[in-house]
Amino acid sequence: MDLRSTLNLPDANATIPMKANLPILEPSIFVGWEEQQIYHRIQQSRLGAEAFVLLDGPPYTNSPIHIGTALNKILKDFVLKSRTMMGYRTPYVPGFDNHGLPIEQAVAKKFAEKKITPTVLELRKACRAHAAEYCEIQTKQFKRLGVFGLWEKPYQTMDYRFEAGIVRVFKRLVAGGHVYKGLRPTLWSPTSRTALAESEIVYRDHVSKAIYVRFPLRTDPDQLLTKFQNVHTIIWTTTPWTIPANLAVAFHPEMDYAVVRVNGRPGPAFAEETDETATYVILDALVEKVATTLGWKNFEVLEQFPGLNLTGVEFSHPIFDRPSISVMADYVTTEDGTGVVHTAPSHGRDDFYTGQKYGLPVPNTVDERGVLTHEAGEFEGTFYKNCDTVVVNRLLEVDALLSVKDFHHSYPYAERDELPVIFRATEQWFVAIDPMRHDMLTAIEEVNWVPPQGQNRIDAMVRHRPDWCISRQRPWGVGIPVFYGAKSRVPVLDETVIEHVARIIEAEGSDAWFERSAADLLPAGFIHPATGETEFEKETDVLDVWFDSGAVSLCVLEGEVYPEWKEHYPADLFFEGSDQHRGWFNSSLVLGMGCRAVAPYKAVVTHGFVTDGEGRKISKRLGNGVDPVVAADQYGADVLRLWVASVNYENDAPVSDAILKSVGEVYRNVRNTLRFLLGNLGGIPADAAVTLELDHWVCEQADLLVADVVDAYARYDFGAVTTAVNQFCLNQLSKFYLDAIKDRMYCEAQESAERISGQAASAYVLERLVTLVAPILPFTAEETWQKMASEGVVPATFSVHAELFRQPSEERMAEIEASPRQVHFAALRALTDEVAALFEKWKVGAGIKNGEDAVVRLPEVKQAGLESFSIAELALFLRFSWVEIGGEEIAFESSPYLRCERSRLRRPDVSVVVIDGAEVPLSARDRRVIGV
RNA sequence: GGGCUUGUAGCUCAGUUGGUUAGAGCGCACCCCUGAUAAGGGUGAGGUCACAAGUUCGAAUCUUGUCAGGCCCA
Repeated sequence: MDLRSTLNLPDANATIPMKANLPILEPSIFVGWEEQQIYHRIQQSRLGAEAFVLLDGPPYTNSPIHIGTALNKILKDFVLKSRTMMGYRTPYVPGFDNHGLPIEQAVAKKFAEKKITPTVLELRKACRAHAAEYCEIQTKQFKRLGVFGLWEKPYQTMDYRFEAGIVRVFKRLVAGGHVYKGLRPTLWSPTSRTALAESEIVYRDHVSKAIYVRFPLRTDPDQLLTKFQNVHTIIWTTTPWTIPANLAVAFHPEMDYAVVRVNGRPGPAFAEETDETATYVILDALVEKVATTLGWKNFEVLEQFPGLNLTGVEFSHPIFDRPSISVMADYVTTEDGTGVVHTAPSHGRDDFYTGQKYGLPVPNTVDERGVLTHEAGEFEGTFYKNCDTVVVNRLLEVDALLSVKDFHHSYPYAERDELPVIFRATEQWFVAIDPMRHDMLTAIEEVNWVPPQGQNRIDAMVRHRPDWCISRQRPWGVGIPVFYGAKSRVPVLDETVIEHVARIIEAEGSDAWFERSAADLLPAGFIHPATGETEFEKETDVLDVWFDSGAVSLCVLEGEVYPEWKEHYPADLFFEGSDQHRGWFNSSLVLGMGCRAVAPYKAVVTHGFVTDGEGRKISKRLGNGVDPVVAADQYGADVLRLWVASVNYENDAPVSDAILKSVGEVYRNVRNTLRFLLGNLGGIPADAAVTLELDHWVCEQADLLVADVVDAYARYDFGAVTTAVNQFCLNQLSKFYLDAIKDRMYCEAQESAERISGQAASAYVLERLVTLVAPILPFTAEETWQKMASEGVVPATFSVHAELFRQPSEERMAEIEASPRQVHFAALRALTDEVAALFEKWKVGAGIKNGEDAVVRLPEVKQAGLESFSIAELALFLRFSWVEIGGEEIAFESSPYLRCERSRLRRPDVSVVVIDGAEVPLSARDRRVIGV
């Protein structure tokens, strides 16, 4: 007789295959999702439910996605899928950031390769095409990773209506009085007369005139220096042409400065010695060096004090009769010069911000050709480079020049024409931060920052950020909708005018700003409200791309751009990399506060960066990155997602081939557990009920797991989710429960109460497990769910992702809390571990390899708490054929009983029966089941 | 150089307010099973908790410094 055929072995056809073959499986599941418009159906299934709004931070569309983008998107997808299964409606409008320099440069490069010089409009069209191409590619890639969303109507910052939305956000800022025009230094090419971006600059060896210039003391409120004779400070600079723009001298607040008395010095012509006695304030650490450079022979340090003491002191500009105030700056170094830094807010980034801090003006001393203007006084009309002699000679005349030398250093050149550039003050549009700063800081406190350190970070950023310069002198962006009187150059900042422009852009895109004339963009017959002019010119600057993305919360959630995007404002959650404290969190906050006086988010979760297996940053140069789509096609998107779930995203997330391989092992453990559970459910009756203690226990365990895991999802702790699920599959199921029920699942009669109880419990557990893993393993969960449905384990539904987590009620949790099973089985698990370890030692000497060939004897004390289990049950739990109670300690012996041919167990009730003429040892249960 | 941050077994991570012998999964070694089988099970080896000093009866945990990463600035 073929005993094997009388068993109820797992049915490989009734469950998912062991080998997932995810790279093939996932695309086929994806096709099903696409066909039934999964995102929409899920949203429909939650109509009327409370909304959970995650606002997508847009990836930049100049390349395919990289592993960091994938990490971010997958984390967001975990949030959305898990919130859906908690019962929320979870609208998700994915977005793309389209404007900006990197795209422009990529496109410019293509033109350059073809030796074409595009017009602004040609360039813009090419940029748009380039961005569109990568929107499409990235969309495909995100979908491949299993991310659900409104992919057919994402927001794109270059979408005509979105561009109009950006313009309208600008309008609201204007209305609120937040926008002003000011000056700011930019890298400027005098030869091509344009502003340049940092990335258009190369550094070349360059010879400059380095000069030491002294500034006489002017006012000294604390009488710190007045007791000395002929007091000056000395600055060093390599740009003589910026001297006319000098407004301050910077000291380091913490470093020590020396008051040096110098007797005699080389005279103005550096030839003869003079007998002048002068006192100089310079950095203490540089006194020797300066003395050597300036040829001091007789000098003495009289006093030292930290730079901070010089607060409030003013020196005099060496040429003009005006003060050069002392300012404190921490970028002062001990490397070159005197430790006192010449500060011209028009001609350096540091200088500018320091100037802002001290309320200094930004004189426009150099025009677009590089020629000094009337604001440079007597130097008006001088080409900046000629200042090397003109200004230097004048300094000599006024006896302020202490030294002049050629100086070799690296200096910024324009990449385009390989000619030097200068920092020059140019007119720019700004959003004023100061009036909002206090409210922004208050709003930050109201937001839930996860992890909490994020709050420190954004607080510091907002506290110290200067006004936001929103002008960019670039072609690829949304034009700033401002007109100037053609003659007066007085700007028109008018809401009606901006709205008029917005309507045009809505229909024609922001190209219209570049295509149409000013007259064609203004309302008919428009008259300058301030000057009465009727001729106008357009602003040529575009908005900073951070303005585009900062406007996203308003453009998307308010539903003015597309009504189907409308959701409550502020969003419930922003979830981005920690670099966005400076970026998107900041720009969104400014625009949110500026337009609605409210932060655009209730909570902000941040994640770290992806590193390689050694924790090093990923760089193109090292080639240590992992391509997310390649990884998905090799290991499976579910494995990549499981990697995301298993790292602690609050820190940096290491990834490598080896790491993904080990994640693959965890995946297989979960998958096989699902597979085995489902494989045992063949023929499960619709009214299957749990009746046995062990089965009740495992259901309780499953409920505890659900409560735990849902809580972890709610805290965005996906690592805890993964650990809990993995441990449960391994420790509770594979190592114990599934092993313990095998005997009855295989050997009992198909319709026996014991077997059906096991099936009922397995189904209960499976249903919970598959829903819990669905957010992280969407493909595998869907595959399993649909198989469950086709096997009649669950009712057929369109997707597991529309299901709810099977959360236990409070009553159920209380019942489990009080359940004696929890105590009994905890005792049992401790006992199985103890017995297994002892058996391992015993079997070596006994020549027995398998617990099935042995009997274990347990002292009565060891049975404490386990009295409710029969001997046969105990034996199965302990993985032995038989158990005896008695003796002083745990002991083993070779089993004296016959081995049942069917159940493979050696038990006292095994006896030999004759079947078809053959002698077969069978246990009482097995004889009963097969009816012999 | 500054702000924020990280460093616990080969790898990924836990480690509650300082309190027994620092845990888990993966990997590794040995063994079992061959009725979850390109699966499953058992046992075990692996850690000066980056390093150094300090506070404390007691430190992975608190303080300071050093080293090495990461993000953002300069």
